[in-house]
Amino acid sequence: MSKLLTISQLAKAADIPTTTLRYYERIGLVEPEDRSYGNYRLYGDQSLKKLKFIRAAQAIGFTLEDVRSLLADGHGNVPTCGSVQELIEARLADVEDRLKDLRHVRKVLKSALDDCQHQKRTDCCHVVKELQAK
Amino acid sequence: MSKLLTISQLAKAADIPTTTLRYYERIGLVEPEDRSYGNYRLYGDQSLKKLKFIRAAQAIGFTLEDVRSLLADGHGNVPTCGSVQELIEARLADVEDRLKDLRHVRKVLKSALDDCQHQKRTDCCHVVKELQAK
DNA sequence: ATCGAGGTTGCACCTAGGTGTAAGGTCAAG
DNA sequence: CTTGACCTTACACCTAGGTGCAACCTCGAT
Repeated sequence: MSKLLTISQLAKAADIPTTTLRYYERIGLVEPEDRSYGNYRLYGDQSLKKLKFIRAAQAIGFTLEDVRSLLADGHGNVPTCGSVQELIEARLADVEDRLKDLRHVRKVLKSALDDCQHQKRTDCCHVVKELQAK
Repeated sequence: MSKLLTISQLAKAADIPTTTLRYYERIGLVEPEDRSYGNYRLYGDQSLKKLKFIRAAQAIGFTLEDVRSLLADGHGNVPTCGSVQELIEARLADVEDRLKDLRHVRKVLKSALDDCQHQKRTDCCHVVKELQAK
């Protein structure tokens, strides 16, 4: 059995501010294992794992609400593959949409930049006038 | 000279809620031309153009703050091409970064989905266990 | 004259994911 | 036993781009 961590030890290990850890507790996402006699939060090892999981999931675009669905419910029940699959598919669809939008935006910006580069830097900007004419 | 529009006429023409128009006034982005004797906002034609410009700029990823820089300052001074070019380049760099991130995210999600599809829908999800092990 | 639609103001509230602050309690070292 | 680092709580505040509400005013039609 591994020893329990105080909030700052956990914060350091997970590279997440203590304020954020308290926030995660507030929203019911990561609860301390126990409290010390002085009422300090004491976290177990699985809290660290959970935090790393959270950061990994956030990095690929899941919200904290998604993370909540992805995590075991505290009774050892891990979500089924079916439910997770739906979540992944939804997120993947979001990503595809966003990619499509961004490619369009890139095209528009590039052509605006191209226009812009045919003028003197001190000119009244033609690109702006174009946009305003729409 | 064209006639002035009330807030709801402008809202309808630009397809933007009146509440949003008042918000734009509050942040100093779109001011009414004048007020009626009953203190109603009266907007000119260029307000409509401005709103269309705002929507177009938002659609390609500019913030309202960016829009503020892109708009003439009210004394007829349109920003120079140099300053606009900088803004476009910055936004383009953001877009490229975001595209790179999203392509990575898509890769990770696709491989997770692939893993997931090799399990029964009712299984305890392997993908989640993998993420938790990180 | 009155009615309803639409206008005015100020102020609070919303999401998401936190950050900042004040007032106080705890712990270990010297 | 005091000092200073660390912890506790509750509550307010932040961004960005708005939305909602209450209380009151104005306008045009009947």
